Amino acid sequence: MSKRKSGATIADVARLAGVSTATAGRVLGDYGYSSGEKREKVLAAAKSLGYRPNLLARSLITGRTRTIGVVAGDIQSPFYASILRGISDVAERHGIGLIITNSDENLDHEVRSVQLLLEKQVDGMILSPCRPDGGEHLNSALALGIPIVQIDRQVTDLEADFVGVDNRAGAREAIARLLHLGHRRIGMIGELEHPEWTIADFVAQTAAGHMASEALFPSWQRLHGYIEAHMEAGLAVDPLLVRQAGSYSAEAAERQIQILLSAERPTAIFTADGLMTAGTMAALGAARISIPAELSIICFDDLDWMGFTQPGIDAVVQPRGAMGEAAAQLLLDRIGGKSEPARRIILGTRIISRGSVVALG
Amino acid sequence: MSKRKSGATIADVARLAGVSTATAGRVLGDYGYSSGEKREKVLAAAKSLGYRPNLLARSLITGRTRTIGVVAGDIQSPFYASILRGISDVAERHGIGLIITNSDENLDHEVRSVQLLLEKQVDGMILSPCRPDGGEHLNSALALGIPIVQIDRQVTDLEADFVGVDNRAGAREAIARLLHLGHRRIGMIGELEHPEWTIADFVAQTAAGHMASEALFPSWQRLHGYIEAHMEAGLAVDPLLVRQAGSYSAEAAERQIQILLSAERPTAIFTADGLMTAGTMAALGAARISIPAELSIICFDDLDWMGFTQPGIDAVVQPRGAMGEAAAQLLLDRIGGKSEPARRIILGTRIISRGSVVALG
DNA sequence: CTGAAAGCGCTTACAG
DNA sequence: CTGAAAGCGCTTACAG
Repeated sequence: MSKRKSGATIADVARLAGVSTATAGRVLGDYGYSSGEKREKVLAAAKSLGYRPNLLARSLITGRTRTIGVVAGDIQSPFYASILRGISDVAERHGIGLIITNSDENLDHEVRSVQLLLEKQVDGMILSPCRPDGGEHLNSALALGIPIVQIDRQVTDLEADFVGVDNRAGAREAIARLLHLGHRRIGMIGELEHPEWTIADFVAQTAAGHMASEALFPSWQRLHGYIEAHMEAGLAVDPLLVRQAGSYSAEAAERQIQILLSAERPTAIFTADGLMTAGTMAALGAARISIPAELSIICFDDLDWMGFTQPGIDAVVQPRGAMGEAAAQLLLDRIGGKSEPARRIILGTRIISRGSVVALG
Repeated sequence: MSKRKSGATIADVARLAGVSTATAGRVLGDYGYSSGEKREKVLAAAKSLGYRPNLLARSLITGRTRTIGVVAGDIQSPFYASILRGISDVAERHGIGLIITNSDENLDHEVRSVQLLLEKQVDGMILSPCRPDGGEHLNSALALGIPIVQIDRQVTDLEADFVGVDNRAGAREAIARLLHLGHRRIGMIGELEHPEWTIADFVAQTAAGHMASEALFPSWQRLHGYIEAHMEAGLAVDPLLVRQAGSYSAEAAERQIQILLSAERPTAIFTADGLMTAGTMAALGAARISIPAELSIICFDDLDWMGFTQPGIDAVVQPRGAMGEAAAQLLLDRIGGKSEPARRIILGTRIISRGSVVALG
């Protein structure tokens, strides 16, 4: 374990410049007063010694690290990668460092990540919580005065800012299009995991007007949009057409789509996120089902390859980069001292048509 | 600027436990000796106060932060996202934090990123240098005792570890396949930017056996493989078939492919990286060129959607996650004190066939 | 095994 | 405007 060669310190610079460490610090740290003369000397000394500040020492005193932490589900997925890029752009612009971790959608991992970020003394955190309940670790971070911004998903009753998209409206619009084109059997595949209810429960309760969807996780809000579109068209929802992958897994989605294709086949499919889309495309390819002749498809979340396939794939576009930027901006505001009540920023979606959806018959 | 509520410190714990801060530190930091009795007391006190160590303070003393920095080209690209995931997995396993920045393939950004990482006192860095020359910032980091591992690309003559893939062999194999199937006009698109030579120069020099490619950037090594395959087949290379995008830009690639298609058309195309592939697919789609009937295609770097398209797209697979893991492991070894000469780890590639390459009719 | 003291590299009141 | 001194929260020799 070779200990690092320590570079020049403020004391070294002060000695060479013939001033006190306080003065050297004021010049180098750009705080407090300093006369032009001493200033020059200090700067020259610093340059000749190749002085580089040790931000750790500064942070220990100021109590702020100018570092924020991010807990993503999986940095490798295009969804989180784009969000991270948005966060990173804002952070970089402000000279803020970024520590990134993955939760892999596992609460234990998430708790450990938050713990690590706290010990590293981040000034704030952005995370996509993996469960709507069990936010004690987040509450205790907030109690410590560390602001949190939630992205895409939110913990029920957590007093923390949130940035997401209008999942319900996006899905409703996508399904309304399909219905308008004559589709009546529209399959849907989503994560759709919940400790308290099944898909059939949810469909029944929603149709009866008993579900409030503001705090639901995205796949449920998208299902809500799916149901709403049917209701607006005066059509009943067949719960068997709505498939639950149970996790963010393309393989699980593929299996569910195979089930969907084996029975009385739908004429269109709506996928609730990128991984569901991947699993669906794999299943359709394997079954040699031709799009859109045999099946129309529209997907939530636009992925780069959707413009390459023949035909292109229709998608509900989420502004992923903007989500990350908004979350970072919200967090910087909090770190800067803003103390208003938790804010919720809901960004809009838009649909892009590329030819994977056609009128029935 | 609300200063964070400071949590319990070692002094608080020591006071409550009725021991010295030294003893409390030894128990909580798990270093030095401590009797069972005091140990219990300290642990109990820490628990009741909700003590969380301040890693900044520890790092200031030990000189190590247990944090590594990464300078990626663009965390949003699947290439870097996968590499980052590999790095992250290893780091997490060792309880090491990860600070991530983007260079956007811009030397100024890269220099600034390295500067930030150094000030944040990372124990080491992994980066994909954006230029083969101009590595002063990297040399000065090394001089400070901060180990660096280069990934995918390397600076000429920098005494730092490197992890990459066998670009030359991968490309040679891909091109050899095409040649074997009767293709004679094989287009290639790559970044292929170099301050000192043009593509025609490179082709001529390489054919004459005058190029050493160990230190070249990937697109040139891939071109080297392209040339080699032709040489092995006793065929001349037409430099006009090799197109230079000039930057990692899908749009630039798209324009070059349009040029390639407008003249005497090649029967196959080899793309040198994911962005080149994206641009190429866009150009082919717009020109309504059917794969593989009118044109065969094989791409360096396997992307998730290549299995979804009809037909699937043949690719040279790089073990991106493994590259990241290897780089992280190399770096951890260096941080742990290994001082042997710089190592070069070159991982193999393999080709996956999906139907986008056919024999020339 | 334990404690008193010094110190990591900075910033921050406080006098002057 | 400048300097001497204290201190951020830890760890590290050094006595005992």
